[in-house]
Amino acid sequence: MPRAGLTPDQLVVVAAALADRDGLDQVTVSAVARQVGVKPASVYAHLDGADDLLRRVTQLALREMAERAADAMAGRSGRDALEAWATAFRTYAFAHPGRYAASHRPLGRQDALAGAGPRHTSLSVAILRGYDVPERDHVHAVRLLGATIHGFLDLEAAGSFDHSAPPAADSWPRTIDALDALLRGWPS
Amino acid sequence: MPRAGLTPDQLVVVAAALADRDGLDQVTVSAVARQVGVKPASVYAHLDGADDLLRRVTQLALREMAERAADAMAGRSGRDALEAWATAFRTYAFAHPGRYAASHRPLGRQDALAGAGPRHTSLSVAILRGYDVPERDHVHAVRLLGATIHGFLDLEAAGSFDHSAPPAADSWPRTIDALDALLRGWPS
DNA sequence: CCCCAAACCTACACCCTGTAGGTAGATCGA
DNA sequence: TCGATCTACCTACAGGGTGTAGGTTTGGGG
Repeated sequence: MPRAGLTPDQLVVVAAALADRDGLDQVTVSAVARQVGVKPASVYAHLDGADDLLRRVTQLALREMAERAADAMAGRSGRDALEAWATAFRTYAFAHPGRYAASHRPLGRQDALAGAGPRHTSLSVAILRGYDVPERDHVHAVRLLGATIHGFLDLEAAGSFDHSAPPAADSWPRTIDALDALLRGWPS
Repeated sequence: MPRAGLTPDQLVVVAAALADRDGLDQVTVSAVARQVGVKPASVYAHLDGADDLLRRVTQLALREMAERAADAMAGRSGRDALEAWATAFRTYAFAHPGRYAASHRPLGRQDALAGAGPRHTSLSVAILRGYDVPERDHVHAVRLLGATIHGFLDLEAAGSFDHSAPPAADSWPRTIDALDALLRGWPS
């Protein structure tokens, strides 16, 4: 019997691909084992079970999203930066629905602080540099941006916008417009 | 052996209570059966399995939320209506975290149109009556309101705001302020 | 009073999680 | 080159969830 030569990272990538293809709830130790041609028990030598597997997929997704947002925002400011940031998430959510869903899973304090969380915060703060939002309101503005974009993509993915016209995609630029207008005229 | 006298609705209420107490992922046919003192197989006589159970919990949550939002908004308009509407959801999300989580689950077209979905739409539209948002932008404004509130509550529940000061609760009125300002100066 | 439909049961097959303990392949020192 | 050892992967199993098939009890209507 040849050895598969598994590593935790490789298993996580397989799990992420599985999430995108079949849905996050199909990501199981058994499914990953099947995918790499190994018995489920073997996977436990590399990962601490199903929770660990999903946590790692969450961290992978957060890392990838921070990276793409940062790339998209490079050299932009103001509305351009806002749009690039938001659209990077939307593009990612469409291309990788399972990973995107995984990115919503709660993480423990340790994992959150050690992972890409802080990077996401600083990207959001960077957007505010193009607007006149007072320093003490930065947290609130960052939370508002995150809430609106996350909420939109989550509802869009859940199909909540599918039962009214026009298509959800038409509301996307309007949502960016609204956030831009809001940041320009931030209520003090 | 006495009969439990199960009904689908009763089982769904038990499932909803279980969701609030133990988390949505603990809502299983087996757990509900245990809760009402019956064998799992018996539950299948009243429900079409786990998916049906969860779908019904989703519908229950959506109905309850529409009802509470409507009650809270009665007799209010403008910013008052907006705040009452949003806060009704937040209060519900805190009081019934499992039900609230269930309310995010995607529904099929049939279920969505037959359930409380349309009622939620008309409540959101009612908020816009207090503002000068042109009719053709109503859909976009409704989607924006829904996205922001849903996103905020979802991130708050996931603990995404727990790792920065101040507490998430401090950002809540600021979020309402922002939405109010946005609707007042809606960008055309 | 009896009968029968519904309510609930047992038993089973199947899948996923996770542990215990065994086997085989790679690697390193002599 | 040959063993010793490490470890990657295995089999076997316990436990719990889903869902079906088919049996038994209960209680209300004729």
